[in-house]
Amino acid sequence: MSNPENQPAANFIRQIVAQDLENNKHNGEVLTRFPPEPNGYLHIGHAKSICLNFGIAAENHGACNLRFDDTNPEKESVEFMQAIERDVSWLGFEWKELHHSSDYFEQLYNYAVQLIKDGKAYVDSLSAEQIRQYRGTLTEPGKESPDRNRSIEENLDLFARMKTGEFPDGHYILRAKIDMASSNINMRDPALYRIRRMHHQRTGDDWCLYPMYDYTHCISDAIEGITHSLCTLEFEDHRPLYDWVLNELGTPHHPQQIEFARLQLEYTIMSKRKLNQLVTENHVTGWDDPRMPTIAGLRRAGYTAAAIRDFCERIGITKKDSWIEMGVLENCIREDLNENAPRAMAVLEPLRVVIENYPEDQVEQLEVANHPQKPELGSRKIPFSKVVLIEKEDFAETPPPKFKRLIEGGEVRLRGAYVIKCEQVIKDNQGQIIELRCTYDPDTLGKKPEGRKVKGVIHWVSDKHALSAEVRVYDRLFKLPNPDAEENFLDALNPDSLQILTEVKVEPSLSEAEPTNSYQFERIGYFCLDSVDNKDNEKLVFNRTVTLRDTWSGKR
RNA sequence: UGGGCCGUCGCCAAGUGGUUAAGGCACGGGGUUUUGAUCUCCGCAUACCCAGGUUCGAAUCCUGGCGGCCCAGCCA
Repeated sequence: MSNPENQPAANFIRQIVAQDLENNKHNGEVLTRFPPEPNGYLHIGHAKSICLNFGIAAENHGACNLRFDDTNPEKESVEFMQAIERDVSWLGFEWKELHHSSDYFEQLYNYAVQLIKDGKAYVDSLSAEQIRQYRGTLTEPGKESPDRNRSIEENLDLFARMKTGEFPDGHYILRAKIDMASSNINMRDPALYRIRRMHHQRTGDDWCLYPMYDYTHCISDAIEGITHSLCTLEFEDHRPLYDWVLNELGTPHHPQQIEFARLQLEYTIMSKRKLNQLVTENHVTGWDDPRMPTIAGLRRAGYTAAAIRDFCERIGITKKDSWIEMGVLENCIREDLNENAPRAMAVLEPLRVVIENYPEDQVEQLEVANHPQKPELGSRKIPFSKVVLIEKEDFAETPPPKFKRLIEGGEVRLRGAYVIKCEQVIKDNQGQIIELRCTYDPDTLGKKPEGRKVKGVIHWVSDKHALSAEVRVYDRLFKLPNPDAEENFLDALNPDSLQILTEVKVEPSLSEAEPTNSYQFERIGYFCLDSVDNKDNEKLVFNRTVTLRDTWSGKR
């Protein structure tokens, strides 16, 4: 996209990696991983992490693994795993190895046994409620559990029986023995294993004992030989625990966890729980609804992988909480599509124009370039005839200042065709404008009119040749920049986030459009043929990806 | 309030003791244009949260404030 020849911008993680490489810290290797929990679809925030992890690896001749962090089967599913693989691939990245935390359940268990033998973990019979009370508060130290000094033999025995399913859910947990007085609450004997009788999408009913994230993640990283474990800021306080587990276990690899700020985008939300709620409560049509900030939603809206990658590069990587304006994302797709999308003409809200001095049955096939700056994209023929359709808003009875479209008695250029003049306005009984009677200047095809200047250029389609289409005009899903700040984020939903236009007429060449193809509808914006609702090819359905930049409407 | 992290233009973001404090987005203005698009040119932080200090020299180092985010799941 922008400045492809430029060096990628410096950021603190690239610097750390470069330094490690210089010091030969991990034998000069870089192995990262992208570790989503398969409990939802990937969103633009994940794209930031994906681009970072795969990008850092690629820049340093390294590799990146995809790992499903599937330690809590309650919210996870195979559908989500498949969607995640599809989205990462679509973004243009190839993982070196595909893993699941669940692949390591056996090893994880054995490591836990080792921890117990070393006197570093114990089986606790305190209830969840009691554990909370014993944990202390932000300002007060916690109390040690009565079970904390259970003998190693007894811990071993109990832990083995936890595994074989001898105890009910929640009866015991395995805890790390660290420091109940630590100022870091994560170090106050954190839970390592809980008993939960849940069917796991991969291991079935093999286990009733599931490891916690903090225990699983560091070991999984170590097993895979990850060099740099990149995660978001909220895990900063977990790093001491990450390091504690690996140090106690003495694993052959000890990855370095580095935290960066997660993406916050205005006018949307990034919480998987809330995104899931939008889907299940039908506020949107699905995870791939074009208004969703998911990769699948953006893709269906017409965003390209290149534009999303460009966005991730532009926003940078820091440890600072920041809010990115929607305009940054929109600008990325505009830049891509301006460069690559062929142009076409579509009239969203048609107004009939009869050209009185044009021969009744004449049809001209006008040659029009597919891209004004790129002749290599070729051209197409557009039929012109006596009755054409223009955009309602391109005619004004009482024009605002600086209006340069069609007015009564005025002239305007029909893009790629002739200059026409409005002679008469026809209205119905209600006073609604239903038709314009115009004349055309036959001497203005491909040349400027003589003796006068015509400033305006408007798009059009030939009435009898045009194809009918449906256009879905999407707007931001939320009307507030930070829906999460609301008591109920649903209150911030934008009631006008989808407008369905059914009277749309498009030029006939669009009959060849394929699902996902993007076009610039001249003077309006970028649109793509919907990938879901065009299966049968019965009706053309276009999604608006983004408008064109518009310096006019802002001044009106 | 304990701990961790963060504070450079409206929004991002480079900068790591000596630079006129990069760049992008946004914004304002000129030019080109058969898209009010694109493209192009110009403008846009004497200033780096504040206050002291160290230094010939500080956004960068020190001290003290102020402001923001995260942590008390048997979620990740």
